[in-house]
Amino acid sequence: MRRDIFQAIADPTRRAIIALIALQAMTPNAIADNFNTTRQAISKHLRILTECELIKQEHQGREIYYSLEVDKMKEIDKWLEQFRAIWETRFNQLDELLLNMKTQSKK
Amino acid sequence: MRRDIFQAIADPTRRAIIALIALQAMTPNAIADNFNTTRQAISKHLRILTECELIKQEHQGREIYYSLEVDKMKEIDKWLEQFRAIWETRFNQLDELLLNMKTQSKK
DNA sequence: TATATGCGCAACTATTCGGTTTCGCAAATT
DNA sequence: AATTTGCGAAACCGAATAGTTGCGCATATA
Repeated sequence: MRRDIFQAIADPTRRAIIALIALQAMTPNAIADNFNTTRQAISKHLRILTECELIKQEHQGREIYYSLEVDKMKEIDKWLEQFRAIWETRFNQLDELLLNMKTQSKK
Repeated sequence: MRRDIFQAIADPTRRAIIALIALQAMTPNAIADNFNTTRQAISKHLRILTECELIKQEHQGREIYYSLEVDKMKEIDKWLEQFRAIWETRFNQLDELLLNMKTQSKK
């Protein structure tokens, strides 16, 4: 069973859940109120998010509050890091500029 | 058919392809050499990545060079933006500190 | 103690996904 | 002109996914 953050955030419902509980911890029922599916479906998403540690539980009586595990979100940021260097270089557009000059001189 | 960047980067092979062609444009065969699958499987991944515009083609004779569409990668970064504010706040750990003080005073 | 509520889990289903094999086409090479 | 090479598209298959319904177990409430 594949279970990593990238697969977890692939589902739009799960991204919405993440955005929801990022602001405040919420119970499954409260979360499910925001969607057109059953509580059980949301429960399944919460399980997946919990398994890859993107969110964490906090039991309070019979209620369970889910909240965002911010540190895990940083891992996505860490993956992007390697490309950030590229798009910052391209922003200078030095290589593209040189390429264009080369191409145009041939015409 | 669901086709968005998040679903595209969910697959580890596709993330590897992205990392590969980020450095230089490559043909499908050259890309496939780096994996234990068939060229056709890679071709399918390339189609998905192309469809959501994460990569672009450049025809050169009978060869097709694939390269990264850097701007599209920024969209992932843009999504993370909303959470960056949170983890920068949490870095101060002000709220957590206050919560701990409150909890411990009850004991 | 009986009932209602909040929740996760298991079983089932339709759909999607990643992979393979087979094919056809166009560009190179002979 | 015949053959090889690079490629995408289609058909097919097993596994995973997102959803449903039904269940059982705690914790509250009457």
